[in-house]
Amino acid sequence: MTFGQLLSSIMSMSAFHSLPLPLVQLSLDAVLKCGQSFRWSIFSLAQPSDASHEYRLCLRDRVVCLRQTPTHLFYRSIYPEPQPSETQTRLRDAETLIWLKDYFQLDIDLANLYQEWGNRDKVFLGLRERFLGIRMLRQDPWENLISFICSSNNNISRITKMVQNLCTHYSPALLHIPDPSCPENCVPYHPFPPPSALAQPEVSAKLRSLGFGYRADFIQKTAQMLVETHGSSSEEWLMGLRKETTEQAREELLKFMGVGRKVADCVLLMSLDKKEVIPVDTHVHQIAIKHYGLKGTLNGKKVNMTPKIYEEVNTKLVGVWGDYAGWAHSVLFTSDLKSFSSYGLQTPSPTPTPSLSPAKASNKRSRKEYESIILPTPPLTPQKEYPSAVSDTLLPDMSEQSLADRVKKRRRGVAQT
DNA sequence: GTTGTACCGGGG
DNA sequence: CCCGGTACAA
Repeated sequence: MTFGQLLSSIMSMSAFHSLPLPLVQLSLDAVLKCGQSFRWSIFSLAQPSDASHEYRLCLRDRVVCLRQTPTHLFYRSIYPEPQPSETQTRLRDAETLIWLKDYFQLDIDLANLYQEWGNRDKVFLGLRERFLGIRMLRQDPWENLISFICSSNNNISRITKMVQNLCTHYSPALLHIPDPSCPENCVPYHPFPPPSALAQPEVSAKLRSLGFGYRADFIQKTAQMLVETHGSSSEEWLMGLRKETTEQAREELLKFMGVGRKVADCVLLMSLDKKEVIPVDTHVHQIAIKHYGLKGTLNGKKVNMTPKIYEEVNTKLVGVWGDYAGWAHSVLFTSDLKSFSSYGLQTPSPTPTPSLSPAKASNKRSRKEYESIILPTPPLTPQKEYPSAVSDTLLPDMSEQSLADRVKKRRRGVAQT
């Protein structure tokens, strides 16, 4: 590369802070693309640097940019005009760090969990070295809820497009930033829209025209329901479900239109701290059948997912993995994704006895995703240490509100007793 | 409480 | 014809 390219590479990295973090603790490439969050944009870095990609997410008042090397996580924030003062910037960068540690739940030692799951489960044991660093994100409940209402009967790539459409059409751009792999064009960054923006009745028709299908009505109705019952503190109210028990929180989520057991469980696991919850979709069901001895057929016919089967799968897998079962499920789920299929959960059933083959066919010389070019002169040497306190709330911090009156909107569960 | 079916749109 | 489901009516 030319000196100019090297220089620009260095300059572009100069705004990054760093955090020591081994890949066994976090793999951005896996975690940000495995269908937990649908809003991170990814850029290939044209200039060779020791990170191959940059990920970006618009978060309220800033855009967070991430890069990763085998030993460090690099992060920086970009703020809209007017640029904050130097001291103000320092303060807000500190907020970003707190957010990062919260979002990636870095106080949880993933290596420990992998060890535990490997001890409990031979299937996991054969998989873990090829799928390092897959952890549960701690997402915003509102965004998570709407994203997973979109997920019904759907695939990751379309869900991603739909979520992006929600942002571009219902939330003004916070700022524009050049594409790192093509600095000529600027990319707009939109925060996720608030409930009030999606609650208007006309939203549903527009979403239909944007290709949301029947999910258009679910989204508008859910937003409306939320705003009608909790007004401007809707997001805080959802956040408050973190303090409820799994059963209480699930009961609340199931009231929303378009939210069934599976979607509710996704939200419980991914944004409401219910680490033991396993959302059972058809994928997970198949995994349970292939690898954990659940019955896949009845009288020669494929069994359909019913509440009963759902519970069976759930009970079985929680029994196998323990109290972080939801986290473990995410590793298995990711390994089974088509996009990771070249080295994922094989189904080599030629196993004589199910569940008794000590992962041996797993030497498929897996090329690492995060395999990267090593730059002769590292653009940036990891710097200073960082504060260790991890806040349990998000950026501007949302105060807890009680709101004893839970207006029972009624729906499921009304007709009986 | 269970079971069956329509549903919007994209992809194989 | 399949799909990372849910609402609604038997």
